[in-house]
Amino acid sequence: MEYNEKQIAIIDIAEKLFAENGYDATSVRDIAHDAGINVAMISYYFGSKEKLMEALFERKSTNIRIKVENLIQNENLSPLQKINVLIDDYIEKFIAQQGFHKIMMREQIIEKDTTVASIILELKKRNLESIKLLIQEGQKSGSFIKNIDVVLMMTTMVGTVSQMISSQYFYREVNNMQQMDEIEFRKHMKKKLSVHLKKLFKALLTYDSQ
Amino acid sequence: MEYNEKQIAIIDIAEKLFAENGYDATSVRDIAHDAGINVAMISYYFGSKEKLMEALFERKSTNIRIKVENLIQNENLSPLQKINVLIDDYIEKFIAQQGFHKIMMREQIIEKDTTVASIILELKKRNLESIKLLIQEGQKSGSFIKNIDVVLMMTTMVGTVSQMISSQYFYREVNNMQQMDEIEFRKHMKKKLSVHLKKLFKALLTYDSQ
DNA sequence: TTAAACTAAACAAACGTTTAATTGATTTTA
DNA sequence: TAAAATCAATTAAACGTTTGTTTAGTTTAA
Repeated sequence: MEYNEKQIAIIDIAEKLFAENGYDATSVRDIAHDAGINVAMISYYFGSKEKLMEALFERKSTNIRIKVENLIQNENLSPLQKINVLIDDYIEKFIAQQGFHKIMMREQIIEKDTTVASIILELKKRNLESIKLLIQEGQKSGSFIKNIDVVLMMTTMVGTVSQMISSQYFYREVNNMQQMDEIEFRKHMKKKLSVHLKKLFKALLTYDSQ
Repeated sequence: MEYNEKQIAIIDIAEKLFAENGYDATSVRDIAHDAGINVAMISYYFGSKEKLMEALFERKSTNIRIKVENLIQNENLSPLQKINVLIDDYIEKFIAQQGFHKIMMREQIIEKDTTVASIILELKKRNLESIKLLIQEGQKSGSFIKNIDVVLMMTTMVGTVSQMISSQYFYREVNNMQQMDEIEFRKHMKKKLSVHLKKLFKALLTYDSQ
């Protein structure tokens, strides 16, 4: 589906409000007000509030796909180095698009068979397959151990970053970082998560640690 | 606050519905219907929907506190063994009370200063302090390395288990476990998470892995 | 002139909450 | 001991808002 500038603006406002307050706690009037348009325009452009949500997912979910095609072809990096690039790529995308990820986190918890739920499921399957390719490559070359639960490994990566984002305030407080500006704090989080996850993944993938 | 049987029944029904559909998507009429009572009884007993939520948190949040007092005194276990007991204890509590944890996960994402938010914050601080005690003990005895980011370690534990719970359906599907009954599946998750997290924590805490 | 963009207003339904009346059991009074 | 009083528990109905959506009309630009 193609959207014009006005529609994209509405989607972006909706993303912001859904992320902050949740889908159900955000009214179409809230969205219309913040977008500076008439309430009727949302039905006019998208059909319904739910279809606006679906449009939001159609548009934004492609931005957060993990891409490994270039990585696999790259012959200058070791398997572990490739995994490390993937980790950084994932952290970068998650933090840059935390709003959309917050919406996704909430939708994941609900057990309903919605269009949005199936989009999330497809995204997860796709990401899993991408990572499996990298892992298998490392296993063939003998760099990685044979017994790797990729799903569980993904769960830790996604879970750790998700949890870090949704408990940012707590993290700032216990580390006395309340005054730090947003940009610097994001840098800090990225670095911390990067080192942390790389250490964990190395323990899960390689022979080095027993 | 003390609650009678009827009130407890209402809280339990509310917990179930909030977990399944979210707070905003659950109406007081839904709760009243499932509890087999009149809508007015919710205002009568709790004052409002929001205060029912607060009552729910007051009652259930104490059940999921991590307790380390007995562990610290125990002289038969090594520091790492104590951490492993703590991991299993956390997994057990999370899976047994997934409904309440789902509600907590959703509330954590919202950035509002509510009563519920402060209860969650207190719970996290308390759990963090408990774990810090165990870690420090291991560091003093020389079993654990000096440089440990306890918050980040907690983030991985909480995040991994949360993510596992909220993507149960996905996990079942990619592992061809759709037919497995709930009890067996929970056992499976517990075991998998237990082995996985213990491996990760060992890598973060001990000298064994480089 | 025509079609898309946009508006104010109205729509019915659902929302959380309150009201006022009724029930049912326990306690007090005669 | 029987009648009266008391009080919490419960109900159906109504309250005023807010909800997502639609309508019917107006503006704008090609």
